[in-house]
Amino acid sequence: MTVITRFAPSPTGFLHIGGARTALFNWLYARHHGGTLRLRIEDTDRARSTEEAVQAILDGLTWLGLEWDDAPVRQYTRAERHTEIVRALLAEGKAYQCYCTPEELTAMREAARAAGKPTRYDGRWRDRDPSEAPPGAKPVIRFKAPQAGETTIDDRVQGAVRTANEQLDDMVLLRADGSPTYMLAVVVDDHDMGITHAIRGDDHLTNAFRQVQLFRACGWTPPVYAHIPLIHGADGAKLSKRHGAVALGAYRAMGVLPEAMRNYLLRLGWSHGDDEIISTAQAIEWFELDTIGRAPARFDPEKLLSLNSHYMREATDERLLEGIAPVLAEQGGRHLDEADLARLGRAMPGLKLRAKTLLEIIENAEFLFQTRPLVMSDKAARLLTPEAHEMLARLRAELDALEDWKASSLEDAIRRFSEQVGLKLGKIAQPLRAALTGSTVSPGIFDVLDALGRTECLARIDDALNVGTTE
RNA sequence: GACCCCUUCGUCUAGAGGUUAGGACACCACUCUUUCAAGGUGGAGACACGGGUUCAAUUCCCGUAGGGGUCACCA
Repeated sequence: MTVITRFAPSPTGFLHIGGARTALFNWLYARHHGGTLRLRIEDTDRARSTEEAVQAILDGLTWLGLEWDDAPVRQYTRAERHTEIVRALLAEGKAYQCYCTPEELTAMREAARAAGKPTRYDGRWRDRDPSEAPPGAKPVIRFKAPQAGETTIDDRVQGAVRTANEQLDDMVLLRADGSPTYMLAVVVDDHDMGITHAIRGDDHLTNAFRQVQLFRACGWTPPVYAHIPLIHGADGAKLSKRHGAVALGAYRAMGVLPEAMRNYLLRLGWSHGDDEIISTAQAIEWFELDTIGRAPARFDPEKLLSLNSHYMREATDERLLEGIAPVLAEQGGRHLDEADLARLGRAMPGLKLRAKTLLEIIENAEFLFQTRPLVMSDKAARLLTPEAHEMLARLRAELDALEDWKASSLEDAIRRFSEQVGLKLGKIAQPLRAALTGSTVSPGIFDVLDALGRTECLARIDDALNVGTTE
C-alpha cells in the first residue's frame, strides 16, 4: 500500500511549533515509506481564515524543508462535493434535519451537565417529520449516529481506544446556511484525497470516533490514525500564545537554523535510543509511528538553542553570512555594507562558536561595525591603566611594522612581544581587546585583529592611547 | 461534570520482570585558556502513591492522586 499522509492546518493564525511538528511527522512518515504528503488548507471557517495565515503556513513549511507533493487543497472550494455527500446521506436516512434553536441547545447542555450526564445533543429531531418544523426556520443537517454499541479506534500511537456510542451525539454536518462543517469536510476530503494515514495532534482523538462513524456510514474505510501527544508549555498546559514565542516564524526571526528546529521537534515525543543529533536523512530512515511516546512533552527553548549552536558550528561561514541578512531585515536593524560583510566574514569562525542564534552573532559582532572612537564599557575602560597605555604604545609600533596582517603572523608577533616585554599574554590581550572592541569579551584577539584589519586596528589603538590625555 | 489520554532526574528521553536505572539540555566543580564561549573530565539529580501478581516489579494488573485533552451551526 502506498502511504499518503496529510498536513491539514486551519489558516487562522501563524504556523506554530505544534503544527510544525505534526507536519514534520507526516512528512517523515511519508518519506520513510516512499509515499506522498498532501497539504490541505482547512478554511471552511470563512470568518477566521486569512490569506496571510495561508502564506505563513506555506512559508513555514518551506523554511523547515518539508516539501509537500501536489497542490494544496483548499477545503472551502470543495463545499459542493461535501454537500453532495450529505444529500446522499439524507436520501439514505443516515442524516436528518434539526430545527433546534441555539437556546434550546444551550439549555440541553446545561441540564445534562447538571444531571452529571455527558453534554450532548439529545437527538430530538432524529425521528421527527420535517413538517413539524417551525415556519421559516432553516435547519442544520445532523448525522444519524449509531446509539448503541461502541466505536473503537486502533490508533498507532494511542493503541486501541474505545468509546460507548451513547457518549457521542449527532454532529452537525451542514450548518443552517448550508455550509459544511469541519467534521464532514475532513472525512470527505481524507477519503477523496486517498489519505492512508492521518497523523495529527491528540486533541483530535475524541473527534476521531465520530469521524470513523461517518466514514462507515458513507461506506468508506477510515485512514490509519496516529494521534500524537500535544506539545505543552513549561507549565504543562497546551502550548499557546501566553507561553511566549510559539510561532515557528519567531524562531526563524531570531536566527534559528531549520535543521536545528527539525532536530528539536523530532526529539519531542520521539526518540531513537540515545541519539540526540539526528540528520534528516537518518530521521527519514529511522522514523516510525510505533516509537512515538504517549505522554505530552514540554517545549524547552534552551534545548532548541543548544541544538542550534551545534548546527551553527557545523554550518559554513558563507551560509551563516547569507542567513544573517534576512534576520537583520526582520529585526529592522542596521544595513551592512560591503566592508562590514567582509569583516563579518573574516570574524565568522570565531563568532559562530560563541552564539546560540544568528541574531546573537550579530550582537556579538557589534564591535566590527562600530564607528570610532569606540564607546568603552566600564570594565574595558578600567583595563586601560597607565601601564597598559605604555604597553599598547610599544605594541602599536610592533604591529605597525608587521608586514603580513593575518591571524597567524599576528599571533607570532604578539607572542614574541609578550616574551620581549616579559608580560603574560593575558596582560597584553585584555587591554588590547578593550582598545579594539570596547569590551572585555570578544572572539580570540588574533581573529579580532585580523577581522578589523590593520588600518582600523591601529586607529582604534591610537584612540585608546589618546583617552585621558589633555588636549 | 461526562468521556478519553498520560505519569522515569528541573526538562526531553532510553531502558529491561533481576541494570551501579543510561544519554541529552540546564546546573555545579575542575581542566584547557588571551576574555567569553566551545572542548575535556567529574558531580548532583528520577522510576507519583497504595495495593496486588511473582522467588523478584520501577517494568504486568487494579486502584488513588496529580496532569492533560475533548465535549460548538471552530477547526
